[in-house]
Amino acid sequence: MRTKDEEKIPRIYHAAIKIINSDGFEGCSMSKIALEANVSPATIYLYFENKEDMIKKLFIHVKERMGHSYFKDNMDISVSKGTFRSIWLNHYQYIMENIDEYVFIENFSNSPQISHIEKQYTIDFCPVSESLYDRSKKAKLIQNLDNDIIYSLFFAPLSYLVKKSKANKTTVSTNELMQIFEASWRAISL
Amino acid sequence: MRTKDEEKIPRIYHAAIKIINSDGFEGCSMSKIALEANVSPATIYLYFENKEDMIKKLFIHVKERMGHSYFKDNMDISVSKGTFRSIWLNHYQYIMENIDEYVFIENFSNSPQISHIEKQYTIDFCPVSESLYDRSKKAKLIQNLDNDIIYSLFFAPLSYLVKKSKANKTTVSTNELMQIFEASWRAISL
Amino acid sequence: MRTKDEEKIPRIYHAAIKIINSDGFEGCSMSKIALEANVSPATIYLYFENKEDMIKKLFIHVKERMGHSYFKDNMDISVSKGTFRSIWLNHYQYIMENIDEYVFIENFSNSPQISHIEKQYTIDFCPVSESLYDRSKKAKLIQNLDNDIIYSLFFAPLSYLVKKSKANKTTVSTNELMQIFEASWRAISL
Amino acid sequence: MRTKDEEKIPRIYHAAIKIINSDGFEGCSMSKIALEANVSPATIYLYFENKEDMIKKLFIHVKERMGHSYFKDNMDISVSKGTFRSIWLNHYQYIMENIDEYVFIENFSNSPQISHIEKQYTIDFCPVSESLYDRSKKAKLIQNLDNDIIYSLFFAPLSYLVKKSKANKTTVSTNELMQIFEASWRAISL
DNA sequence: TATGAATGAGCCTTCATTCAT
DNA sequence: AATGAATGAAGGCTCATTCAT
Repeated sequence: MRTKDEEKIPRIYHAAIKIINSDGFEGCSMSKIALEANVSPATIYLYFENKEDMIKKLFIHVKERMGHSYFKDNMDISVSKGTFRSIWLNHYQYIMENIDEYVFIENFSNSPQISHIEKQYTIDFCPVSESLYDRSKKAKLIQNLDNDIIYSLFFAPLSYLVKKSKANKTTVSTNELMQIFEASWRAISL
Repeated sequence: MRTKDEEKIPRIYHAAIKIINSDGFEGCSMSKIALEANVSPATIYLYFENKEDMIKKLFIHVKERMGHSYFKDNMDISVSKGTFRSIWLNHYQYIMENIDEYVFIENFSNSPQISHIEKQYTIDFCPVSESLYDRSKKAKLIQNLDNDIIYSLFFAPLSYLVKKSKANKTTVSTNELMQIFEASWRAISL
Repeated sequence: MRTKDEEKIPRIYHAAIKIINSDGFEGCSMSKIALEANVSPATIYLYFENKEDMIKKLFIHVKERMGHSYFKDNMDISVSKGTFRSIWLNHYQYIMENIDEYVFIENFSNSPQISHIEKQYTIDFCPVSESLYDRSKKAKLIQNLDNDIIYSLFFAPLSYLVKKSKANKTTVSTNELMQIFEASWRAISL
Repeated sequence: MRTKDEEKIPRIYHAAIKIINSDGFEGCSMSKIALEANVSPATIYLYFENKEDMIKKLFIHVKERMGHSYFKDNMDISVSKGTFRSIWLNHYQYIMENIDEYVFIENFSNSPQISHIEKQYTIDFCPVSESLYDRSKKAKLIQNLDNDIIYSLFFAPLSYLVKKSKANKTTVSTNELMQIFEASWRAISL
């Protein structure tokens, strides 16, 4: 018998994101995805229970990828402004390179369907970050604020600006990027 | 007696928002909207070209409402931290009270359909703010940054946190709110 | 606005029976019915909730027609062999002329889907017959047997033979018909 | 060790009947049958050309089983009322014990797919019966009627009543059973 | 031989939109 | 202007069947 081709799942994921971001969530049909992924519509149902299941798993998958994006292997995560700058820039790079995934996550996070996905998959949760925030607060490097607040102050402006520049097809200069970082850092640092 | 025509458009808008936020964008069909608005599906087509046109006009309509939310009538818009605090809190109040509209706008802003809507309707444009930012920069009250950057640093964290708290059905305490404001202010102030 | 065309329902019923009897229950799809009835598939859903609902209502409709077939208007229903012969021949005529309906009813009656249709619609119930049977038993015209048994002895052979002759494309001669009637009558008469 | 091949066909037949009678003809898919029979869907196609072929062969198979049911080994088939009573009761027993098979046969006999199956497989053909009928007519034990008519008068009421009682989940008492037999016998006897 | 993977065709149903009053 | 009836196209999904091992 034919062996199951697990490589199909990434292909399906990739196709789904591509369709969602070009045609919108509305225009994203199973047949379009199948066509783009070069499989039969029926094949998708070998790997996923139904459309909702597929989207949910795609969401979780992409979420995990994003979670890893803040930190690179062997990265120094000492309690210092430099570390914060690194993760901030890593995140910037991730958004730039994966804007489709990123927009998908953001929109999907706000949709009613997401409500019953487990807590640990909500948009920004990341164990390494959490620990870094906690240690930095203890070391008086950053303000003693709730982690969610820290996260929002530090990353939300960046996220907003990248999306906007992508939408307008403009670019963020290195100079501006550093201005934004410094301002974000001012918001959370002590 | 026939109901007056112009009255129908708000009814349709209101119905659309209601359906979108209860059933999601997916579940929002013209007939559902018609039912909710108490008109015939065919009637909607007297006022709008098609569904896309209707959604687009709804978007613009809601956008304008939001644009006005930053400022209240007869409000003092002197160049001062207090003014910034007021518009920040006004915006907070608007999001809280109109979370459905707000989420609709945010999601829709990232959708491909909206891309060709004119600049003046993008999410954050607001003539009064623009002028306030410019005057504040000149007065050395805030950093000399691009207005978009100012806007993102000042409002994006707030927006993020309110959406998150709504999604998790938690609330933001007054204390936290002031912490967020102070941090956001640190980011942009000189 | 366009007025609802109730004449569409008979057309749909007729088409459904035709398809079922030519292509079998399996081959009976909503689109085929729509095509045959000269309406859009969507139109069927204006008159019926879904396929099951349509089939169920068709069943009940046809059942009622058949129930009326035993008796003709102004028919003499005195307690006599002649009356029994008349209803027996009426039923024969009905089956001959409506073999499709009849086969549909029989097959559907044996299907698991039918189980939850109300008792009064089961295959042979007919108030006029019931009363005739009771009076005839009291008058010692026929055997004192349960009405179901009377019904089966009197009609089941006829039904079987007509179906068989239709299937084999043969015909039942008048002579044979009277033989069958006399034999059926022997079974139930006293 | 591979299971022996011929063993698979009965397993498939058995599974098919089981599925048909629990889920209806509609719900009977090849994969369900395969699952129930503990084989792969593809395996069924080693033994049958396609679904229709399989159903047709199943029909013939079950038909033959039923044909044998009228007579038991070493049974006396003298020309007598007793013999008729025995085969009548054998048939009753068969229907009771194999109601699923029986209903399947009856419904399928009326289906368009079956029409071109050879004469010898139609519902009631049975060489032993045929000869019994012929001899009994010659001996003036029963009426000189066509064998099909004899068959219908003698068995159709029984069949009808058993199916009905099964559908209604009621039972036929021994007393009623004998009443039905006597009446059926009256219909055909001289 | 036997299998699980894979598929295109087709099913039921809904939707945005138009028709006819 | 306003409507409910009507519809073709498309959506999600399943199925009988074939493929490749």
